[in-house]
Amino acid sequence: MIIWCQEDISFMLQTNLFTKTRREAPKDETSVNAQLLIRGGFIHKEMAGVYSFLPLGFIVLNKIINIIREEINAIGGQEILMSGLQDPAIWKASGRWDQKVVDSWFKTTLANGGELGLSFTHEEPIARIMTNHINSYKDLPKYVYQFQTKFRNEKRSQGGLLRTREFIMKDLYSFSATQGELDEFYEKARQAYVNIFNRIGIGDKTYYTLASGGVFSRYSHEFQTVCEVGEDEIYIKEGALEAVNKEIMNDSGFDSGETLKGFTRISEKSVEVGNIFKLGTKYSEALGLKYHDNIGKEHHVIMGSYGIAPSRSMGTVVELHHDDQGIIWPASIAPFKYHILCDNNSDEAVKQSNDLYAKLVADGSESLLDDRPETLAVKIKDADLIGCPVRIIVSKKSLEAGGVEVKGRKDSNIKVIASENLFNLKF
RNA sequence: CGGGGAUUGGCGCAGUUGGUAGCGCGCCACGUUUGGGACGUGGAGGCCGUCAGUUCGAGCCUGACAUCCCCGACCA
Repeated sequence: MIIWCQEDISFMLQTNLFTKTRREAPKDETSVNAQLLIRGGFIHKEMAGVYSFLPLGFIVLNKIINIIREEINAIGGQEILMSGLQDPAIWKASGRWDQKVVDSWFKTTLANGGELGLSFTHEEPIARIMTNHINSYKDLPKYVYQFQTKFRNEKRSQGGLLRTREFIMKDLYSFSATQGELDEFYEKARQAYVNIFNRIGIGDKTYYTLASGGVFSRYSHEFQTVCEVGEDEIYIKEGALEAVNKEIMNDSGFDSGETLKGFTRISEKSVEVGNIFKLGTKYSEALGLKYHDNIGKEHHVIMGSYGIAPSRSMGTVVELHHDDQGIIWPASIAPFKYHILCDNNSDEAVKQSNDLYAKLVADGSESLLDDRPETLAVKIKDADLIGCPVRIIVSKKSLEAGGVEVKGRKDSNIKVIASENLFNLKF
């Protein structure tokens, strides 16, 4: 199992990058995110609902992961890595091993014939782990999370990275002594999620959404990003990033008259990018996770669970941030900040672009130098497709005009500046 | 899981009434080009998803299976 920590990659020569862009997307991809990510060389499709991450894609994925990591650490999360192979015994204890209860398990067998599960989610494993480490109210609260591959046997995968059979999930679990403690952390987690979605560039379209709690609880909250290709439908509150999921509108116990006050009757398609649950004591009861209070009385630990799929979030970002030329990465998660395009027909441009690249590298500015022996036209097309925030062209023409040509990916205006002034520009 | 569509070089596609496969992109070589995916010439690359039939002969006909896509259902 991979540990999701990548050394920061801050610079690269494009001649060293093994991936190639392509003009046309494979015909079996219809979603914008998969088409652009494959054309740009970010991901490779292995089979339906299964993607590998190539260098550019892995850099972006890790940037998203690192943003999540920072925000979860900031609210007290401790990172761990649980196993991908799972023991059926604990799932039988909670009642979730049965195919009739959870029908999207990938299960396999041991050489001796015993059964195993492939990591589906981790409430049961973490609850069991914590039985060895939580005994007293003094041990609470605790917050534990991981980035891990999840396998789900979806009947139909679709939407590129939006619904896959194998994906990377950040799952956070909280362990509290009291409901009040859980409520307090739930609110902190909510704020952390808001920060995360703001930082990766989808915050303004992401709604805190009341949703079904499934088997966990009556209700939960989802973070739903409004997006055409979304599978969910939500009703939005005017002037606020709050919504109600359509799935609970028909819930017989749902008081639509009261709770829906202020929510529009018009639904929007949306992608679920995060979900937070108050689990209560369901899993601590099943796995025997208990603590003693200050008078020695035994109680079940109160749990919460909080998920974000970085890979799905990456797909959602592309759905929201692209034009007909390619991806427009938010600066926070772009593979590189500067994409320097060198005009190989001019020896002076080659020299100057190498100098500029060296300066940016020394400065710690993330830079990709397109040093391939291609025409500028090709490089410009590829730069638009790959979508780094700032494009810098060093050519005979730009040098004659007094320096290098600078253009923001999402801007239409182009400036020519002396390359030493680049550091003064804000993007 | 129901319904529909598809499967032919790395990618996108064509392939007539059955006669042993072609185009564009990409790739290699040379030359000319050089600011929004250039052009010419010459090359390399394919058991036509799999298996089984029909036939003298199957990319093409028949059957089964697999995979992929879409619509729907489902999505702790």
